[in-house]
Amino acid sequence: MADAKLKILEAASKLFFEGGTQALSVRAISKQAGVSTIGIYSHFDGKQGILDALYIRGFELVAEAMTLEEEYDLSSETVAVLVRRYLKNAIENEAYYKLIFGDHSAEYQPSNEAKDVAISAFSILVKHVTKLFPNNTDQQNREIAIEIWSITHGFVSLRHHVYPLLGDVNNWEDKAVDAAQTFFEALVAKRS
Amino acid sequence: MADAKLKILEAASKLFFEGGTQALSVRAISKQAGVSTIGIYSHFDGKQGILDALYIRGFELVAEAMTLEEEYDLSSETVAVLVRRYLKNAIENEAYYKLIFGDHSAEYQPSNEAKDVAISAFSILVKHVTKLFPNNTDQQNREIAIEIWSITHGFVSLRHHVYPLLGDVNNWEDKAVDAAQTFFEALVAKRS
DNA sequence: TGCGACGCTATAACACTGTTATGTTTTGTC
DNA sequence: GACAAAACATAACAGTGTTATAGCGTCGCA
Repeated sequence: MADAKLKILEAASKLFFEGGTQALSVRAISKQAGVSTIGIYSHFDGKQGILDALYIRGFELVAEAMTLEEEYDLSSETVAVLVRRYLKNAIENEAYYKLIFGDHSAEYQPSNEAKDVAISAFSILVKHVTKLFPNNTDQQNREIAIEIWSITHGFVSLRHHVYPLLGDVNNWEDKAVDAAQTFFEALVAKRS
Repeated sequence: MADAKLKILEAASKLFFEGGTQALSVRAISKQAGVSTIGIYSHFDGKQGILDALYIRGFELVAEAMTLEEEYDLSSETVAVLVRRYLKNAIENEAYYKLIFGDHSAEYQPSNEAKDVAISAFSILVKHVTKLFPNNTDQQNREIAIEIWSITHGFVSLRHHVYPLLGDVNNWEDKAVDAAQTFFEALVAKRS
């Protein structure tokens, strides 16, 4: 990678991690990188390209969180592990998470490359579900994966957007894990 | 309400409904309203106030969707009715929904008045749960309400941010309702 | 080796944004 | 009617992402 391109990406990542999208003006990025703004256009297709690189990284982080290295059977306990890792990523990498699930349509649309990375991350989740339901169609297991994702992401999103309004809710992580496990067990029972 | 204030609010609502937050520049609003931009500052505390009024309206719409006029027992069927109404509101009033759950922290923070409206909307949901679990503490029922909200909102949020990446998923509404009912029934069983 | 094309770069300019400043007009109260 | 406050039109400001312009360096080809 060209030196300037790397500098720009590192500068953008640093600013983004610390201050979210609002910290990402092209002037701030170029200043932090020690280059002029034009590099953002020649190397990254403008701010759109910067956001795309970060969006891709956000989904890569999700994929990493969802990847289990050890052999496993999908059980309620495994679901707990996966959900905890998902939640941990969502909190530690909040800016990335908010980029994926925020409303940036005015300034950013994911590229095809970004869409591929998102699909790849999702397929990790589907693979987990398929281990438990090997006789399901791919579509059926995708739907189950979406359901688990929905409840987990719902907890994260409410934490971002609703908890600040309602006041402190204790043991958020344990509650989210418990809810996801309850739901998972109900899904399993329903298909047995 | 002053004539200009009403004109501005109507103009903003129209632009917002049609084009989301990106359609809401102060110049576009004032042009649509037939006044100059200064009215947005004198009547609404700037764009912040416009967004606040719309955010409040967004939660009012949620509250309306969650309000049941008839006497009811909270059952799985009632959950289905509530979830369908929630989903319908989320789709028909997408801009409002995205304002509540989008990442606008750079340009908008909810006022205390807005927070009160949000809390009031949430309490409607808590009241439904309390009908089923009258012996729970308020905190316990709030947590159950959060859980139902999480899975429902999760489906909406994934529809907004993930479905465009994954391709068409059929019968989204029925799947969301089914998932919410499954989860609700599991919650009920767990507390019986 | 020289020339032209290409890519990268610094800088300025552009059109837009929300907000503030300035001066004028309107409204309300005494 | 006088005065103060509020509302208002307009211009200016500081910031945004992007494009335009000019210049430099490198590479490939004749």
